[in-house]
Amino acid sequence: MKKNLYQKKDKFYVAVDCIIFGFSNGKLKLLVFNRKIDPFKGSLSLIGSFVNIGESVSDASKRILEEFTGLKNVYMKELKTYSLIDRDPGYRCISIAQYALIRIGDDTKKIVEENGAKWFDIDIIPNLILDHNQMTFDALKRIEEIVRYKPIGFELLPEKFTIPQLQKLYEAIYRRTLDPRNFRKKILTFDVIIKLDEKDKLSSKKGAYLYKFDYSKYKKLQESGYNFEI
Amino acid sequence: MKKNLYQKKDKFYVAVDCIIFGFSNGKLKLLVFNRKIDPFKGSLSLIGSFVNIGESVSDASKRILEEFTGLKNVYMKELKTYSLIDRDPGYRCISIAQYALIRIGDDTKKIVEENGAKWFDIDIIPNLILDHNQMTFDALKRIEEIVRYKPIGFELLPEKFTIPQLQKLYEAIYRRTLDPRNFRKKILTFDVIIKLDEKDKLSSKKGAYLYKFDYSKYKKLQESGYNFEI
DNA sequence: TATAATAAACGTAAAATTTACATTTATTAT
DNA sequence: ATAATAAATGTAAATTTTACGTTTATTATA
Repeated sequence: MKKNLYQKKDKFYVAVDCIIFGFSNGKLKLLVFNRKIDPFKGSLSLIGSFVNIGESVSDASKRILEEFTGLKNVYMKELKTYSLIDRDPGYRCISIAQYALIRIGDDTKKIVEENGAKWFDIDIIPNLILDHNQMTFDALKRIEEIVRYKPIGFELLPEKFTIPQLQKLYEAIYRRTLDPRNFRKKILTFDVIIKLDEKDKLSSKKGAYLYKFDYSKYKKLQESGYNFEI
Repeated sequence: MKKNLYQKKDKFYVAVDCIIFGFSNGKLKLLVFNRKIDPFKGSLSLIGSFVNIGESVSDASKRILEEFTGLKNVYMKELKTYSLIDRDPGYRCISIAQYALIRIGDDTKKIVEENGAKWFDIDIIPNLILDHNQMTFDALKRIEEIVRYKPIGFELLPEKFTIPQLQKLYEAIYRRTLDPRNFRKKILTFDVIIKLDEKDKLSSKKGAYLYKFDYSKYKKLQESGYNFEI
């Protein structure tokens, strides 16, 4: 009988789970994995791993994010701890959930596919194992909150992006449309994006100017308590 | 030799530490404890405890908060996890820090004293054990952030409070003075405080009207995404 | 009992920001 | 040359924020 194969309830296991968001085709996406190992083999889940006794939680998060996506230096923050005693039927395991924002690009696509992962539109997230749907819900709420006073949206866009692209991202997060004239004005008053001499012509004949994010200016404003609310 | 008395580094211990803030005499205060047991007996620290295998992190937080202050139903939120491998010389212990906002009153004073605790002005926090100073610093930063869009300040005031009192609290958190006329206007536009028919005459001859917080109105606004920024 | 002292309460005009809305522009495809 | 497309720009009205002075209720005192 397999029932008690994973009943390790005598001590704490510490895990991390990563709620990974991306943005493409004007939609906010969640990266979901098809588990290749037991328990829950074949089910859908976030990526996660036990934290090793010799590493910190944030090191563990970085480790597994790189393992599954090949990405380093990703925007990743702690969401919260999930610790209900029966949250995992196999282990007495607390999970410290982390949310990450990544730029979907050609490089990530390959690695993501290799790992049996798939991007899901955040409006149609499938059933995930354990409390992973709850984690996703909480992470989305957190992002909605934070995007109000930090321009984290940039983390989801390619290095070079257009203002209409940025607007679509904000619209996806806020779940409402924004006026393009007012959005442009507001973003430009923040004075943290730099206009480039190139245009992106994928979505219009006229083409839209590309911009890049000015991290140093952003940091200064951030430290002085600037708001960035759209 | 006592050296290895607490060297339990073979498995994870999970702890909670509570960063407890209060407000009195126009100053934001931190509750600091004098440890009565080893390790670190006699040193100053936040209150903390190991999480029992049979309880969740939030249950553990509530348990120790009540143990040390006698208070239930306190505003308490998870701050973040502290998990560096050498953060505690005795155990391989991760701590999930919680910050709490309490109303300093006659009831708390007694219990606080019994437990060898003391309120410290946040500008003159003494050396605490382990990473507790870091936790305090991080908690203060978090509160500064959150108070910008949630009226958590009310959690620190008595049930009945005056507008000038509320203003002093905001001034303590923001670390700057506010215009009393504009502050009053702004707070009243939120429409979440109810004017009572009583006055508080402790700080002026004229006396200031007492108000109470309207939780139900607040909740509704909160859910609709209202901002509450001062 | 009049007066001084004290902090609370109130109002308003100017400045800044936000909102709502329409037209022109650059480019490609026909 | 013309049509089609999305990007880019401007402005006036409404709202919010800011910066200020004066009046009010009460107590202590002269």
